[in-house]
Amino acid sequence: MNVKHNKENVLKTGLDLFCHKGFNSLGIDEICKVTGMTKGAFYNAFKSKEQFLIEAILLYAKNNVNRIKTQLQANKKDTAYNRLLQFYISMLEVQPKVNFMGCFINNIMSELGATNENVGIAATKAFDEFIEAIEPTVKEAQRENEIDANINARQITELLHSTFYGALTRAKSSKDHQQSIHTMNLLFNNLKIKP
Amino acid sequence: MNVKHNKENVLKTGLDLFCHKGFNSLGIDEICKVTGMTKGAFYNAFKSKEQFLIEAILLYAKNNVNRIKTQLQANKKDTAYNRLLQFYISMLEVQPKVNFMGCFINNIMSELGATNENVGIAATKAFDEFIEAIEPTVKEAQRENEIDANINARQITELLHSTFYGALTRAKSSKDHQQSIHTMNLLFNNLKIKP
DNA sequence: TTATTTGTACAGACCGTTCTGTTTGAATAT
DNA sequence: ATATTCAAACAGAACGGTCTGTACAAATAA
Repeated sequence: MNVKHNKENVLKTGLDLFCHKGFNSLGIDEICKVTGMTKGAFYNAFKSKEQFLIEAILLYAKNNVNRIKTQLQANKKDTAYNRLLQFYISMLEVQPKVNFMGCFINNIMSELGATNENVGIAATKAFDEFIEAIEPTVKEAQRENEIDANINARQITELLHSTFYGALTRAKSSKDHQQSIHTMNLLFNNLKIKP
Repeated sequence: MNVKHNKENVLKTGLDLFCHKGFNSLGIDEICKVTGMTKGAFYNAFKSKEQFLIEAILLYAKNNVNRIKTQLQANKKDTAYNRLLQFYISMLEVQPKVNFMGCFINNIMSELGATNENVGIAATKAFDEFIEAIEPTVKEAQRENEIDANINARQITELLHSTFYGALTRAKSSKDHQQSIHTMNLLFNNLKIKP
């Protein structure tokens, strides 16, 4: 009996699997098994495994850009600087609960960024979207005089996010997110204008 | 006809292949082909592909700890701060020439750190050794009053190296090392004590 | 001789993809 | 209203290839 499949739901499930296992360690068979699809259905809906990955990247980017904006706009009673700090710390704090899967974009950049051009482009675009979603709050912190307004906001955001990715990768391997939290705190402390 | 193989040379070649292709994308057949080994010889010398990887990690760690110490001790006429900065910038500048392969330890942490315990431990150990090799020069920069001596030197080193890894991964995917160089420069600038 | 190392064929699991044929439901014709 | 057509979606076996790891005989070393 044929089953009607919701492409977005399938993508969501596949994305979750990719997040935890990476690209090469996840087979189409497993995607099909978990989603309840057959290979016929899978290859009718997606051109290839690579294309499936790219669509998963787009979905991940969209979802997280929204999440980032929402989270950074919440707690408006707090300063922009504190919201930014809390934003990064909370993502590190959740790692033990998600088996240190890290950030999908960082994982994919590392695994395929240099060897697969299409994937590299998609992942870089997602990264840029994150930067653009975070940057306004950095600007806000500059207006609130907690971060030096003489430094380009985008460059500061690049620094924050790159450090976050490096710290994430370190946490992943050492299964220790506390060190990474210290690292992010130290960076934020250093960026803060001393009264 | 049997060929006597030098284990260290084989490891060195395999390490180079791992650096460019990662773990899952590199097969034993290719290692054998490039080194001139046969499978029998390979599995006589190494227990498994995983064990081969771990030995490669140990070799990489050893070689690079030495390289780091040498490089950071060179140009003693320059300040410790400048030597540190130049150390990181030079590793970023070389990326286009090595197909943005990044740092083997960072790559392995990202690909296998969370899912393979033995590999995670080995990679974390290598990371720690790098930190320990760099830290003395950070301390030196503190003594030379270019970096705030009130901050724990090891934590500063963790920050430097995590940011470097994040920036490396970003460069890998975007094939743009200039942005990563800006990021490292910004971090160093921020850590520098203003006169 | 005996122990160790190497070469090669092979096992067997798994990979992404393609194949043929079936089911389905909506559009069209009667 | 009912019958026919048709394209899209699905099922799942099968394909060619790759993977790590093993078996075992031949070659070499002791």
